[in-house]
Amino acid sequence: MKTIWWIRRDLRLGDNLTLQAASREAQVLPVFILDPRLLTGTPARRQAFLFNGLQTLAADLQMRGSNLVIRRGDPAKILAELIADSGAQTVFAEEDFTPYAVQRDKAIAEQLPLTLIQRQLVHHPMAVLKSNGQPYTIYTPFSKTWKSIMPGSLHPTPAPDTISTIPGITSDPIPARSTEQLFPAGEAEANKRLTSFLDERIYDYGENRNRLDIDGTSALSPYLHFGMLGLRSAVDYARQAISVSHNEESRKSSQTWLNELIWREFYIHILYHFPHVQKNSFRTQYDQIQWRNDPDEFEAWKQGQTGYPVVDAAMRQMLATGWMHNRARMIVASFLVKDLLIDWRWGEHWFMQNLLDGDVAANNGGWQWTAGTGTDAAPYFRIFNPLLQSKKFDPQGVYIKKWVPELAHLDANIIHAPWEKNITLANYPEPVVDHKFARQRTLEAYKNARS
DNA sequence: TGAAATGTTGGGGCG
DNA sequence: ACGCCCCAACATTTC
Repeated sequence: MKTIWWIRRDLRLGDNLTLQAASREAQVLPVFILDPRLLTGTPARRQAFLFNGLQTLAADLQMRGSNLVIRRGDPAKILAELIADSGAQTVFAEEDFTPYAVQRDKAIAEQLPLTLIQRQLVHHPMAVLKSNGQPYTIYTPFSKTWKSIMPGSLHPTPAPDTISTIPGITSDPIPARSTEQLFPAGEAEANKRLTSFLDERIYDYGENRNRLDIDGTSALSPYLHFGMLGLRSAVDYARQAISVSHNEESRKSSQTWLNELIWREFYIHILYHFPHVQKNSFRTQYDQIQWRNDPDEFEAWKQGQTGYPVVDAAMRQMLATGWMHNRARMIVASFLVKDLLIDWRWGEHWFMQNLLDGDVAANNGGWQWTAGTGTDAAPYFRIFNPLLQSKKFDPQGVYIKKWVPELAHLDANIIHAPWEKNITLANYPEPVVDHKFARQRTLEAYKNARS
């Protein structure tokens, strides 16, 4: 018996039922296909993270007597070739739920013996439905049902000791790319970070996760996106943390982290059930908003030159590291959409071009949430005040000073809004817009769209 | 997982 | 002692 393990977004050996299924009583050929249709939309930085992840996966496989085969091209064509060359009878793959993946796999399954295994999520999108058979569109009832049907244990399995491989299949080289300083790729690194987070920080997550000046989040998103860490493992550990918590606060913190993982799954389900959100507002009336879309203001936002210190700090953090704190994502997204009145899709695209974790579902869900165009109760009038957010979540200006060095010499009572104290700086811009004015303008634009 | 506008209450300064 | 004003603190409504 010979099988192919088609790796897509499960770059790991542990907690991998697809690999287990493929290698059960079989010689298995691990394959990753560089699909030009996906790669052209993937910026160099995220490609590098992926390639480095493939490099470590190849090494992990080699240690177990196996080897990774890389091929570039159309998946259907390459799989057909590999089946012919190797004599494999079946292709196993972890099911993926983006519109592109669903369509691709459906077409391939019509021609080739493809078996999809649902282990990316805790629940398949078709398994969490309302009593009328329709998908949930509001997070809280979704999460209630999601939790109530969660199995007692998710049984994450360790990586197999050995993997028997089909010999003699040639591989393209893995494209070499420089390594991210702050986010080294790979399963071992992901597990190391998870362990460190579970050791202590998870128990203060509820309070610290919103703080821009504290490493309170897990920062696991790039690893979760590529499956270097399985979401199911993360959920299982979250549940363990909840059960071993000794006080109410640490229990609530662990639950909050679990809820964040459920948000991730929620948005994957939403995109699966409502693929139109990829191009349009979930709430169609908001497709009528008259965006200003000023190109100069968009450029200032992208480069972290808006004159709002907390916004600029966040945008520069992303440029410098390929990652942005989640609270900061909400602040800059609100600023782009509600203060500059620029189409949320522009921001969504810039995030996809710059984030290592750039994930169609989570990113789209987050942007539509902020824009108030999305699924959950995110009313159009929920407009962040960047100064209040800044003072609340970075009280001493530590985050600002780190990413906007021009302001590093300013006191905490000045740094959030230097212009209010009539401080002008030679190398830092004046605010691109007045928040109070912009707020009114946006309320008006949204009101017009609804009428 | 919002913030501004508006309303209410109560303490303190002061005539 | 009392009424008036101011305003902070908190609550509610509105966008």
